Amino acid sequence: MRLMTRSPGAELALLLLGGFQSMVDDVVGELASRGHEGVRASHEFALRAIEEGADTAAELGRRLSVSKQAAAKTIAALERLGYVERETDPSDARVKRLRVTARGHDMMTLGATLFTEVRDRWAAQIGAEQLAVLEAHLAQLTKNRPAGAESLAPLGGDLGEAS
Amino acid sequence: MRLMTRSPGAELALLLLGGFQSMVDDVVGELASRGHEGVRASHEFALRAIEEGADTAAELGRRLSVSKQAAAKTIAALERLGYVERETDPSDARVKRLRVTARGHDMMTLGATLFTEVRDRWAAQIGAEQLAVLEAHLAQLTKNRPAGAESLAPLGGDLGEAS
DNA sequence: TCAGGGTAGACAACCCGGTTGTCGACCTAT
DNA sequence: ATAGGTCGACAACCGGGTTGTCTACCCTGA
Repeated sequence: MRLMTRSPGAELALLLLGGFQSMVDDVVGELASRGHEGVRASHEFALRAIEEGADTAAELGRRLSVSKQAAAKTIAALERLGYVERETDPSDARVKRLRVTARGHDMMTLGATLFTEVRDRWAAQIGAEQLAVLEAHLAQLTKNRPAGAESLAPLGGDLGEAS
Repeated sequence: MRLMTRSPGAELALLLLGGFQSMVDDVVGELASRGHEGVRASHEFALRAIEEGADTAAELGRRLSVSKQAAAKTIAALERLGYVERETDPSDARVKRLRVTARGHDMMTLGATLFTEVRDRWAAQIGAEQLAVLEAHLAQLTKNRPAGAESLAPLGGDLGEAS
């Protein structure tokens, strides 16, 4: 008679979180073992946002809905890891324009592939249609929430490093 | 033609994270507006673990698979918020036994209710059977992963506070 | 009996990713 | 020319985690 304090709702939340972490841990671990040590899931997403046009710190902050200072820290990390370069804009001396490096593109495409591989494994496990249904439901359930689905992922990271 | 860098796998990860955050933000916000300001999702889960028998810092750390120091910090927060009390064990002077207070029980049951209300809304949205299927699939997809599904949730918190 | 080894908890320093606030530099519009 | 808004840098802080060190305490076995 100890359990059962567990609410089905909390279970569900844990399930969702677990699913996310599972994917991220897998991808980050694989990334690390393929020449991209030190990369976090958030780097993945931030880099993609940059590539898609958020090429200044302030803009990146807006896209990810975090402060520009937070974005600047992320950019510093990306720069340190060699994924982006910064150069001052000739036409506006305030902004430092961001450019994704070749290595950055490598990481992005590899990351995308790895994420999709995990998804494919899941599809194999429960069936492609079932996975599609699951995604559709999730999309429906989260579509009407305040903030965009762009919020960064402050999770995952250290796992999978056990060499 | 700018998108499409987006991999379906990454989309899925974001969907899962979004679902989790959506639930947590909702619950934490509601909790705050009902006399439990300052509580984080992790407090919820930690408190439940304590109630279910993890009544010392070290044990709580083990249950949540974090260091005992991390557990001690969480406990300090719970104590400050009035959700647990600590007293030295009469039969073992090393341990500080944890006890969930009345207010703690309040918060736990309210939290469980709120989580389940969110889940009920979801059930209403996509159908109870569909939700059950979704949960079953998620459980299946995450069941064979290394660490237990007990890892704390370092997320959510500040939302819903806009008064 | 008492010496070791293991465990509980306290404390400190640190990391990481976020926050707010301040600042100087820079554009731009009036 | 100046006022207001934006950009990026810097500093301080917070929350939640880490490692490492330390003392107090229990327990067991020689």
